[in-house]
Amino acid sequence: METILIVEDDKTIAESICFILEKDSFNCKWFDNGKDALEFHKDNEVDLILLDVGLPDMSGFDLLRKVREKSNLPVIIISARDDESDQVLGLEGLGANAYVTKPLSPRLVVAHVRAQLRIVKPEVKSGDSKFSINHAMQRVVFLDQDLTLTPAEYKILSHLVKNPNRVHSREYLMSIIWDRPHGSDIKTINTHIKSIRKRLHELDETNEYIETHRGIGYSLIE
Amino acid sequence: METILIVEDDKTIAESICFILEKDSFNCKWFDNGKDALEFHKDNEVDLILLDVGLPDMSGFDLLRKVREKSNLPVIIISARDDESDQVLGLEGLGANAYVTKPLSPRLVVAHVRAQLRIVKPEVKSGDSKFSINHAMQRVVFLDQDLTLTPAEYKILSHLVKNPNRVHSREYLMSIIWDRPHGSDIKTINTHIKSIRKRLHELDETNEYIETHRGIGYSLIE
DNA sequence: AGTTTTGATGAAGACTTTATGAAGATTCTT
DNA sequence: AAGAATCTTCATAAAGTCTTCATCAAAACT
Repeated sequence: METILIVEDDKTIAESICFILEKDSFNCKWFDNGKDALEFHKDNEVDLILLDVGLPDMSGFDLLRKVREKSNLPVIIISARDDESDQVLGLEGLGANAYVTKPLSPRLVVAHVRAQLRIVKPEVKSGDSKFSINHAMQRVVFLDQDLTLTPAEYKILSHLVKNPNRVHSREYLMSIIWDRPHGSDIKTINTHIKSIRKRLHELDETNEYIETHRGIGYSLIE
Repeated sequence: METILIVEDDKTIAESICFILEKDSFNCKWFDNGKDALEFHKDNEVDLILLDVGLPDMSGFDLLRKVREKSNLPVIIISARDDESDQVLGLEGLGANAYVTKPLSPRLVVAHVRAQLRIVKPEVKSGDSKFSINHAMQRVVFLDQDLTLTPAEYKILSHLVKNPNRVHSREYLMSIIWDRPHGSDIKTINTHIKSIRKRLHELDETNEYIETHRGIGYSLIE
């Protein structure tokens, strides 16, 4: 599931965007200032940022600048003013990918988000993967066999299968397990990975499908 | 030079966009209908399409559909109407990448064009670099092979790859490795460079990619 | 040439992160 | 409420990484 970071000081707007994005099966995270959002972005996997440039303390622009220093993560600007120079500054100077003006149309926002994610993450057709997901049955299929997984294991593994060949931080994998914030030890994920690996090994001893990325997290190799 | 295809029935608008894009050193081609534009697109290399959805014969939508059948060429929609359903249809249904509404601000159009080209053609710098970065896997790719790097090595090398042909001081490279101040010996960096060089040598013995700048630091030669 | 400075190298050990197995806590089921 | 399954924590082992150090080689300076 894609994680969208929303940086918006108006709670009502943020909530309405969250609501519609989550209905569209995106994972949302809301911050009312750039600093906290940046903090979150540093430690978590984020797929797209929706950024209101009209934050009281200008921290939105700082956020965009910082993000652009190391990645080309798609950033959609939310702008209250129709002033052209603002738009051009955001887009051109700082490398935003698109922008929408207030009043926002939720559907249009979702459309923009989809459009951007389609560009950056072109569909990876997993033709020959040894994994597939039986979503209706809440099962992961490995080598044509259903895996017996606990709920947490299913959540983790199905996410890895949906997003293979890419590192997922422990923090992010934790956030997948819980709906709400939960003060658990981050190392819990190690134990879940351990049991997933054990189950995979029962069906295929030869390979190591889940790779450890020291200091970061794990990835599934196709 | 990038070639931009403009599909717009209003000659004045088309010319003003052309004018400003060409001033920005883009190569422009204007057609007043989708059919001719498609014809041109088939036989020529086009980098981006600026498309007015308000063409009299609806051929713009056809064009977008045809283009999307085989490529994810960035397409920016120009829309006269502020009608949301149109926008969403264009963006969502047919996979447009962005859209702008009339009356057009030429500078905004250019900004959008630049933003799109930056996304779809990310850092194809000179195309012949032997290095690239697989950010999703936190890996540096060298000669089409993934390098196995430790966290510190990844941080250093990826930074060098992102900023090649330029000297980086040891102090700076150190600051990249640590989040917090750390009272380590500056010579630690020598050892990290040593192991990076070793890994590069395993794949290519002939060349020296990392150059030492006595008294200062290191640089990566492309 | 000889001296001094700076970098390269290999290896040792300190340190950090992850794996593992088992026990305790929690949740779910019956 | 008891029992089973699951999740989390903990202690320890194992693996991997970073830093330091001693020594050698190269470059710069006198």
